[in-house]
Amino acid sequence: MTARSDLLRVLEERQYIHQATDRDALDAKAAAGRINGYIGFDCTADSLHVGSLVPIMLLRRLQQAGHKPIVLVGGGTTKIGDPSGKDEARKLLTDADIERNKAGIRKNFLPFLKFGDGPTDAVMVDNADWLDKLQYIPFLREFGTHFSVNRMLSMDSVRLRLEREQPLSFLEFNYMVLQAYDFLELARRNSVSLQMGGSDQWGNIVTGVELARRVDGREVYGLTTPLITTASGAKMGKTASGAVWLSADKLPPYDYWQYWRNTHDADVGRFLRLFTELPLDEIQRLEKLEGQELNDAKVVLANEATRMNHGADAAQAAEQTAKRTFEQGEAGEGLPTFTIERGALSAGIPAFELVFNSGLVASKGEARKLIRGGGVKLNDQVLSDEGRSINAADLNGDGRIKLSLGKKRHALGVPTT
RNA sequence: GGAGGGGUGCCCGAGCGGCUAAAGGGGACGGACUGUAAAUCCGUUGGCGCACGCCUACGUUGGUUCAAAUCCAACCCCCUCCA
Repeated sequence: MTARSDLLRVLEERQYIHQATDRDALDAKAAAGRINGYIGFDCTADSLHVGSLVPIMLLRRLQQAGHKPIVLVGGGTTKIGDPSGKDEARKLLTDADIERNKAGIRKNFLPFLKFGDGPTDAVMVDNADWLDKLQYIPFLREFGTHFSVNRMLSMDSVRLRLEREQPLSFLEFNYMVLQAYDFLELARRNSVSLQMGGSDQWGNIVTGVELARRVDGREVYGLTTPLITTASGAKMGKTASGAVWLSADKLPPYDYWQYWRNTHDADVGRFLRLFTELPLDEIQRLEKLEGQELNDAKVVLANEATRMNHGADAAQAAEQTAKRTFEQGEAGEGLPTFTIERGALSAGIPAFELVFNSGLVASKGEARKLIRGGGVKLNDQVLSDEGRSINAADLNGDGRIKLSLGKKRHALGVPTT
């Protein structure tokens, strides 16, 4: 059935939806007027990464469709730890950690949502505001009867853990209960009628939908997104050098751009739909490109994704840097730099040590091994001798030294003045 | 509380007195091939100015021994069954 609401139409066209609790009723409600929808984010790090981008985009599209997005930061639930999709309990964070993380995460949303006091402006709430105040016995008496342990044991987040004979503490077992309660609380406080999240949140969301119905007789809805994996099966957002953070402090825009530029062929179309706002016919054109030309589509994807998060200037700069580095073999301005001591340079620095100092590798041994394996270039010439002395004569025309590790990772050595 | 099983490198997993910085696989990284893909093949995968040397490492702490991831003791943690 075709969607009547703009919201469902866009989400379905762009393949954001995995499951929904009552799709037609939700569609009707969204068509009839403004709805308030929320997604919860746990404060487990001081920035979100690309793995959270689908939920973020979901809130953005919600807002664009004329509804009100509510960002729930889990200052309270983070103290419990969500067992969904994990084999082990997360290390418990201190309150100070959580506060710091919360502050970082707030900033991640600013480029994607318009915050304010207007009817469709985004707002941010923290579940610590109500969870911290809960009293055990009153809470149990009021809500405990609405949760069936039999049911909870059958939820994937719990069942999978048990089936794999992995430990599950009572603390974690309660996560679902609290998240369900969040939904009820937000329905009461903020007139929220929709909770969204990743597919691993389905059990938690449904539990909340049921709680709201049982306790308040409210009809609220849940919607999940498919788990986005890359064509090679990996979860999104992790690379060798770590997570693909949204925060520019933790990952330079150039690296963010590169992450998108390196999208697998098979993922280009899907990612363009999910992570850019290009019109669908344009996306269809781009994803049909083949061979070398598909790289152009990847550049578009990288530009759009970077622009949305870091701004147009950053996106353009990253593209320029990449163009110089890869297409013209030059040293683009946006590459990471490291300093070389002028004095040490005139004395001569062993090659492996320079590579280590560049920050491209974690140890001198690794630098040696890479040089032996032919994986390091100095000013675009393969370095063959790990012990070769590098001195001022190796500075290029710009008075710098360009080191390359493999084809993709480069750094510029700048002598101290 | 009782009985049994288990804790090994990024992950899985073998080893069960010296030949073990620890098989094998996965992942990751580098090379070849290419399109800054994919697939495939090759190499690397604890640190140290590094080919034979030293240091650190097999849950923790002690012990036995010329020698321990491997044996012993205590402790911590996990799993299963029983109470």
